[in-house]
Amino acid sequence: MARYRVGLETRERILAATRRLLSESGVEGVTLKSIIDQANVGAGSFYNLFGSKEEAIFEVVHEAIDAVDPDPAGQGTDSLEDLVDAFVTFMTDAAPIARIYLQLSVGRGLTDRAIATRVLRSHATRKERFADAWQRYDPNLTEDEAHIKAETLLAALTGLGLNALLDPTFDMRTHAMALIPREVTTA
Amino acid sequence: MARYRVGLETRERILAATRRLLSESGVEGVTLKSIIDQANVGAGSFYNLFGSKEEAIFEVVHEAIDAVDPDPAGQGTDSLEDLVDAFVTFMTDAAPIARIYLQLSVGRGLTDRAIATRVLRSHATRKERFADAWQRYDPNLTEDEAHIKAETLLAALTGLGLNALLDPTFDMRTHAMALIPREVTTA
DNA sequence: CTCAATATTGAGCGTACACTCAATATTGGA
DNA sequence: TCCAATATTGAGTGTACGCTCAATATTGAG
Repeated sequence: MARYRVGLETRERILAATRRLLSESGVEGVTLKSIIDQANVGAGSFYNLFGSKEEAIFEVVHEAIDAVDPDPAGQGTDSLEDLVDAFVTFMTDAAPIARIYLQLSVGRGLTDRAIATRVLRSHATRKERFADAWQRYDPNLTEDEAHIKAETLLAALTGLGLNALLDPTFDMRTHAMALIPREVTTA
Repeated sequence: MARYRVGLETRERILAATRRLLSESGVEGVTLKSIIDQANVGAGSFYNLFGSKEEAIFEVVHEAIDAVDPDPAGQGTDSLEDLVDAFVTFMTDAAPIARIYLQLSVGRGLTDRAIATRVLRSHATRKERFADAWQRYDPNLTEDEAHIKAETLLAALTGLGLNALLDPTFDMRTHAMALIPREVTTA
């Protein structure tokens, strides 16, 4: 829709405003008025660039779901520690996006199948990554064992992340690192 | 407010309707109309019994937060397995309430300090219970170690519970039980 | 510089929402 | 049985919402 430079800039201002509001007020708390006020834009301008309020929210929301993936560039070489570290960093440093991700996957995912499916898909990818890392960590593990361990580790990380977002004084990194076994059972 | 039998019954019908709608549509998806339609009650009747829509929702919501506490009767005698088992049962058997609890603690807790505080308080109580059980399980643990282990276990359970609600085919019990160490290090 | 394409504005529209109230019916203690 | 207290109804109110549109301004390729 946007072809001129000013249009693209306005689009970015709107998305930035939406991002900020989503993390502060939650998906249902964001109104069109709050977005266009925050972005300093008229209602008509908004609808020149987006088809609906939902469209802008979905754009930010999908960006949040994708952002959880720790180090998308790394391909099968990350250690367990790297992956856990990336997850913790995402939760603590990218708190606004992490908030959106959790609100979404839980708040909406539980009542909206489309969102649930999308969340589960990105979750499955992440699980594979963790399972691979776990097998590299301990080659004795069967594939099944590695998957169960990966699933459990990810669940724990999600739970700890939730804690961290609810309670800013919570030391997520220490707890998260305690999840990784200290000695490797070498064959 | 309600003094006569019919009034008390209507109150119960309204709360039942609210409970069901909350688990299906989420906190923000519940409208006054949906409640009074589901409860078969006029709007005026609703306001004769509740001060506001929020009041009815809060009543159900607090009931949900309290319900997570596994076996509130047991006092310092439950084993780790008992506690984990109770948590899993809550998540799988009481799915509607569990849905409300998670939606709330995450969806709302992240943007509403009052809810966050309440959730964290009930979480702290639960953590104590798990830490005690862990020290009974392995007397070698220091109090600090037990607390960290309790926190991590609870986080993992929460994460697994989320999985279970998002994906009905997920076998939560197996994953949850795998979190409990199989051998006790006796002194 | 010209001008068609794009961008911006804000008053206003329809709708759905939470909530009120005056009229009427029901309850249950005395 | 009587009747004050309580319960029920639903049309109606004000408000906030997402969104439209006609008028006007700005952009940038040729």
